[in-house]
Amino acid sequence: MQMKTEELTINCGKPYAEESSHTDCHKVIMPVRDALDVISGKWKLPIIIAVSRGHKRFRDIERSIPKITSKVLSKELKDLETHKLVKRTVYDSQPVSVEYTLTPYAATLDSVIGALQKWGIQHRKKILGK
Amino acid sequence: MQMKTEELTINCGKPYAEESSHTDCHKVIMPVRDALDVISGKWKLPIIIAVSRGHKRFRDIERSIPKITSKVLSKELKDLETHKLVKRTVYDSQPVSVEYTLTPYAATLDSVIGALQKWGIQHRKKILGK
DNA sequence: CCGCATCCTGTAGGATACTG
DNA sequence: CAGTATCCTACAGGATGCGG
Repeated sequence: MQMKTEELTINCGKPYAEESSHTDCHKVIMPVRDALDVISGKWKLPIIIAVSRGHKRFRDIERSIPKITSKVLSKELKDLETHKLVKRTVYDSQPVSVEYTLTPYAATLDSVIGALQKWGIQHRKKILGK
Repeated sequence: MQMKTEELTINCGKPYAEESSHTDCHKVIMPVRDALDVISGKWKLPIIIAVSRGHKRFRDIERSIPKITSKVLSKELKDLETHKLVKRTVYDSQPVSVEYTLTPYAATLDSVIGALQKWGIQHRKKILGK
């Protein structure tokens, strides 16, 4: 995310003329959008999974994800790094090599991904008819 | 989602030469992308929340969500309807009125939204520094 | 009131080529 | 090997106006 300050809210007035603050809508929408910004997009999950499975080198990750381009991989890895999900380590060997690994913090995503996965599985059944 | 059949996988070979199937990557990525397709996008959550709070009529929903346009609202409501999250009821009054309500099924999203919200809250603290 | 038809823009992501 | 630099396309979403 770029920590958007953009206005995006709804008028939360309940139909029964109860007073209810605008802010509790934000309290749902804003964090959810923050989270979605981090993990949505075409390549975030594939990259996270690839790295979690032990692909550390740039070329290694690139080859393990069909059809990704180096430009996109580069950009996404930077994004994941700024969100502290991926750690980039440069080794001063000849030639210089770089390793990407998941941070321990990345594990906190497990429950989120798990929830999405679980819902996605049952939803596909629901929509396509079981 | 449009139940994409598009190929998007990764080479799941582990670094230790263990045999591991391609398919278990799909088993994570595909459902997660299905779920994300349903709830991501700029307006899905605001609409779901607006409807859940009792805004039933088209104009009512539209007015409750600042800056949304009728075209976008119309399209998003259709999407939510095809995913069985929203029910559209037409009343043969004069003039014809239409009501949108959440389906009971929509409640199954609560755990997903809850997980995203929870993670989003702590992540914002983590990134911006608490 | 409840939308749809047009037209337009901004941005994620793709193709291709090139550097240290 | 580990990326950048350009250029380009596709599609989500916005602006405006009209129709039943």
